[in-house]
Amino acid sequence: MPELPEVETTRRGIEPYIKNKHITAIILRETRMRWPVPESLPELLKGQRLVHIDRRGKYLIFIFNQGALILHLGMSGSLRIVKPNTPPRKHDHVDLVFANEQVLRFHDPRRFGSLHWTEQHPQQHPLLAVIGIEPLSADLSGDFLHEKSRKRKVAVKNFIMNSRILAGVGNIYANEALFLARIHPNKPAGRISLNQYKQLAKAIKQILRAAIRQGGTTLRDFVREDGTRGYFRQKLRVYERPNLPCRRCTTLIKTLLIGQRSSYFCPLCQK
DNA sequence: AGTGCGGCCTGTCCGC
DNA sequence: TGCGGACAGGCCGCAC
Repeated sequence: MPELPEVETTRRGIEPYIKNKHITAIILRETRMRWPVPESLPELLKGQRLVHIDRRGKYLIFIFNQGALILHLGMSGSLRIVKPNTPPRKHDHVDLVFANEQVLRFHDPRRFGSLHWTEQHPQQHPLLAVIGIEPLSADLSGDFLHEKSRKRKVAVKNFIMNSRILAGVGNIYANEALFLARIHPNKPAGRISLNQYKQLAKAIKQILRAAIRQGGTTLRDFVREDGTRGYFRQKLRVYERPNLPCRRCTTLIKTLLIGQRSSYFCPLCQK
């Protein structure tokens, strides 16, 4: 579900409540996630202090004084801050209880999310070690995309959604960035010019920053730490707007299945 | 090496 | 009103 802007919104939202606080208890209600949640989590985390929260792509990394908790929200996950004794709802799988009476609650109906504990440097964790560059860092440039895409035949949309190349861009923002850069989503990645990739790199940064400013996009499940929704949905230019007029030229937005994912584009603006 | 697909889950919506 | 099927924001692991 959540892409980089929703994960970053979550990180910013929850951190002030729990930074520098100590864990007093962990409640595991459901450990069957994408990977099993370690049953030893309560013993491992008890008494530890949360130093801060990092993000890498769509992963949140909770840095504790003696290790790190790595969390992925999957397709339908969300994190909220609740008061102790708030009755759990369906699919509230894990609670992290902090000494200041704040509870971080992990909710995930589809259970595609995951929780991992590591005592190594978190970036060495097998799931993090293989992921690509951060889109909002200086690493993302037209030159980078151009170089990495040479001889690649995959659709450019799949290419920018490949988390081993670029971390954090999912279906919504891939569609939106390609619209901004005026590139057809199905165009083979290897046949796009350096100039177009410069536009695309710019568009990706622009769309992600704009979405973060609006608190992310809520389509169905996503909620912020206080249970409110993200407001970027109103700003979407092509995503989930099939047969509606392009905001630039009024041509009707088309859909196409690319790599099993719905894709939306303007057939006139995007070449 | 790059590519394309199956599978993991629940919830919702649509057509019959 | 019920039921089957398609679809949904992700991504690993596998076969080719």
